[in-house]
Amino acid sequence: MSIQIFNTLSRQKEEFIPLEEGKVKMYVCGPTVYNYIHIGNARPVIVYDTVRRHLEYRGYDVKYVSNFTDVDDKLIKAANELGQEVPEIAERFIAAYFEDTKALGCAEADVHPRVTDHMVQIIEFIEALIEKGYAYESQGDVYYRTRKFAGYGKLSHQSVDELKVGARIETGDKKEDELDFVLWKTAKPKEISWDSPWGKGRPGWHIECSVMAREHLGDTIDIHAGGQDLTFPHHENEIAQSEAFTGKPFARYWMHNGYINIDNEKMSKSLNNFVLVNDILKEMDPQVLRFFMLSVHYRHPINYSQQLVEDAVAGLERLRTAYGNLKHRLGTSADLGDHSDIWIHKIEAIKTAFIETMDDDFNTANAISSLFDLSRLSNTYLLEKQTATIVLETFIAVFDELAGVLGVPFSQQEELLDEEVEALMAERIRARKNRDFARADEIRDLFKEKKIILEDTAQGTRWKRGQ
RNA sequence: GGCGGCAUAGCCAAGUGGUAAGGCAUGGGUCUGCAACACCCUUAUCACCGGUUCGAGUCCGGUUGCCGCCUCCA
Repeated sequence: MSIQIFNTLSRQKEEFIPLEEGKVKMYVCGPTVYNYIHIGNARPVIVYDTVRRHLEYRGYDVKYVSNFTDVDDKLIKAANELGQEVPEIAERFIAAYFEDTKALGCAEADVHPRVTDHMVQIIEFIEALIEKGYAYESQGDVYYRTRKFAGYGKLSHQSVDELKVGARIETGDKKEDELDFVLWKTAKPKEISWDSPWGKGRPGWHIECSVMAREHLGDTIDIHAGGQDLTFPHHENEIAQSEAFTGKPFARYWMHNGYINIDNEKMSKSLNNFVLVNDILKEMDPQVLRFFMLSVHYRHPINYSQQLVEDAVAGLERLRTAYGNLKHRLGTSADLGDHSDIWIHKIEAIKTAFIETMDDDFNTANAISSLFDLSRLSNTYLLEKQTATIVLETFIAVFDELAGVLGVPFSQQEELLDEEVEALMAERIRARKNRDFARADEIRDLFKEKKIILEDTAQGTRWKRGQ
């Protein structure tokens, strides 16, 4: 069975066939680095990191590129407000981006291109568009001649004529047509700028992605992804630029993720309800946030609230406990031949279901339920009086494998308790043996204060970190 | 005005023709010295109306409600 991807271009699921067998060229629109990322920014990073993990898990060699917009109006505004230089701010928030996304389990892209490193290519690209008649200079600005590109609107499925009617498009006397969008903006006095054939200025927002995608992945890429709001105009404009330039299809599969709402409202500055990743990670396990995001299909909206996060905590805890209990049992398991095949067969069936649902347009919500199926199965297996090492190891291996695809690993660093705590633990075991339950409970409460949960099982006492 | 999405149990959420996954929460039971973990059981006919079909949450038409894009935006 092949991988299916919902392609915004066709608005349906399509079989994924990469341009080059076994290889995937993937471009994900990255952030404008003028602030810390909020959880809405984090969603695409997590979603497409998971897409990448799954593609790699399925044997593809993925080249993953995600840009930083390190110069634009918002950055200039931020620079003015803070009294700092644009590069200084960009640098700071790029560092913060890496810190936040790493905590969320997102691998770095193979390339993180920055706009300011591609000025030469951007200018060349624009010059070529002018030469081909797709762009024109006007008082230091350069605009794209939108109506000239026949395929305009094919991604967002809008006709240029309809766009013209209701759109709140600024009409400036610099433009030939109100649908035209800017490729190069002339700089205001003292603003950060680069020399160009049209004078000092900086690139428009859309051109950068066309240029950097081509620079690092070639004329045609396999998957281009981003938030739903980028479909129009950003991605539509990228297509217009790139396809006018190369004469080839720009991207074969377009993926767009849904929004995040806060308490059922859109995040917005006016409502002042932005949730910054950097802030919530001070109080929240980053894996919980990732798990929470993946518990909903990527194309659907997610509502974010304290209550829902707490539910996610409970769910993730269930999986972690199952995993931890397997590890604990490993210490007392034996080489039993009996019935092991049956259990292993069941584990494999769950793994297969996981893969199939991920193949089907990256249905992480279903994939997570496979993980719950696996934990129920393992919990049931642990009810056995004697467990086989091979079965436990299979459980653990599959847990690791599947959780790895989702980027929510359960394996913690092997942690040791310090001597004092170990001594108390030993004392409690003796106390229980002597049926001195008062002392045993006292010690258990002591541990609880240290946020260590003790659980007595037929195979001895196990412990885990808890609330 | 144009384009699009959503409406499934108390909450969250899968499910694109064949008698409603999963999680959280609730209640009951088992296990336990007690507890915790866990296990078992328990809770829906899928916004509404009409149609197609042997059969629809799942397709078609309509109604209602909510949301997004068309302007910087993940």
